[in-house]
Amino acid sequence: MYRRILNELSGDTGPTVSRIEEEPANTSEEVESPGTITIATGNALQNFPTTIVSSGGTIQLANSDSSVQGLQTLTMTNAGGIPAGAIVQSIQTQDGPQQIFVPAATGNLINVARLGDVQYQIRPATSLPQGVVMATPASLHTQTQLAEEASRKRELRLMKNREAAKECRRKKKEYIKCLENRVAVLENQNKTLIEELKSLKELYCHKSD
DNA sequence: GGCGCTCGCCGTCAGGTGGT
DNA sequence: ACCACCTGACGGCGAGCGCC
Repeated sequence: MYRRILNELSGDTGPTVSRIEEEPANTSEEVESPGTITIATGNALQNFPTTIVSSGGTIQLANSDSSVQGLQTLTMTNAGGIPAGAIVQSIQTQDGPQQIFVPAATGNLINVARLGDVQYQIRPATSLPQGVVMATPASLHTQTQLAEEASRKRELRLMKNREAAKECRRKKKEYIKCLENRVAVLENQNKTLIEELKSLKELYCHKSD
């Protein structure tokens, strides 16, 4: 917009007004390491690349999408000896509260997290599991790839928008500077015309006398 | 020095717009 | 309809400044 307006301005002004020149991925990788829980999700979390990082008695939810509100830190109250199926903490996702159970030796897994050899599961906090689905290695892989792809796309979009915003601000500044120049030119012209009018008036008055 | 205020810059989001 | 791009709006952050 600024470019168009500025170029229109440039079209009818003198050399004081310049034209705006025509213009000439950071990816978030899933880190597999000891102490890292990778969440493989079958529902809400799958759209939001998520890793859960464990440090001591704490599980951290590292999510690249800020739209996922809720707990960022899950505190394990009994990290040393949590009974199978015990609820560690609830987390909030777009689909509502989720609960993390540890460890999950057996049972029907809806969402699965892994910390080393220990497998964790996440299920909706409300009532019993519905539509229980076994998480297979293949589906986990696909979901991880999807999450990575979504993360890459988001990072790319943010990066492009970042650059676009910089460019937009640059053009806006240039546009404002151009307007200021134009104001100065018009003020000068106005002053000159007023002087010219004054002298013509005087000339006319003398002639009419 | 600490505090509050203002200003400029930046990243992000949301909505509009034009091209395909 | 979808996509890429542009831009206004918003909030965060640091620097500079005056006041106490």
